[in-house]
Amino acid sequence: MDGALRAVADPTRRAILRLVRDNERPAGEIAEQFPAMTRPAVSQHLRVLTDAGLLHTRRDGTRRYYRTRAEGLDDVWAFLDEMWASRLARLKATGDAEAHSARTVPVGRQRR
Amino acid sequence: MDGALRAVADPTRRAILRLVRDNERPAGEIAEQFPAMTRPAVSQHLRVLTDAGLLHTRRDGTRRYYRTRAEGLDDVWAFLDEMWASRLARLKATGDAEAHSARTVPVGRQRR
DNA sequence: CAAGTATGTAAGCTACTGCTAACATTGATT
DNA sequence: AATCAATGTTAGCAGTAGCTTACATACTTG
Repeated sequence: MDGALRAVADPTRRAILRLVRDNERPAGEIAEQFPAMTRPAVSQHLRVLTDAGLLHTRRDGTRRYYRTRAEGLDDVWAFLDEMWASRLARLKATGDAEAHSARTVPVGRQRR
Repeated sequence: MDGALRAVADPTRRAILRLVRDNERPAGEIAEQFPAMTRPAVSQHLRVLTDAGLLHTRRDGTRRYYRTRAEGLDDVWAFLDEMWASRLARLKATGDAEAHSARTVPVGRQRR
């Protein structure tokens, strides 16, 4: 999970994930979206994201198509759920009906 | 959000969050849980977490009690939701019934 | 008020991260 | 085969993060 969280902590990489979250794109096209930095820089970000399991790659000739791998965020979900669950538990224990911000979500769904 | 994500990207800080997620603890007691590093190091982590809005502090005499502020993770939730929603949309569009890993969660719940 | 206890802060070092510039690789095209 | 096009990789540098040691702050208690 550490890999995924560290990868996602960078704003450029989050932008990349959003960019290819539902449509795959070749590396060059992705790099074009970041005129502020060079292509190799973007390529390195792509590597970090791939290593973290957050990107799927498909090669077609000389092109490399990237697409977001949402399952790569499973551990991050788990961490958040853990935090949230305990908050819920605390609220429940206190009897505090702070329902306006309560997530109406079953706590232990199976993922993975 | 950047602050929260970067804060949470560190394993020590995640451990701290877990440690005080449902019970507040004084700084010293928190530091004791990390024999591998010095007390000031932990104190600095506490500061990062506080600045990111992930910890709540209560002062009582010479003690400083910390407790996790789950709302501080709202932006992280939002980011994950965004990623997940698009994945859901894609699955729906493809008609792919990859239900084993589908989150059975309403997509647009209100938070904040 | 003096001494003690709990904690934060500053300086300085090391290690890592993200960037650029130059080079390497691999597939396509003529 | 030679060249081109798309991409990855390496070396090196500047900036930042996390750690330790030493010091500062602030409340408490004798």
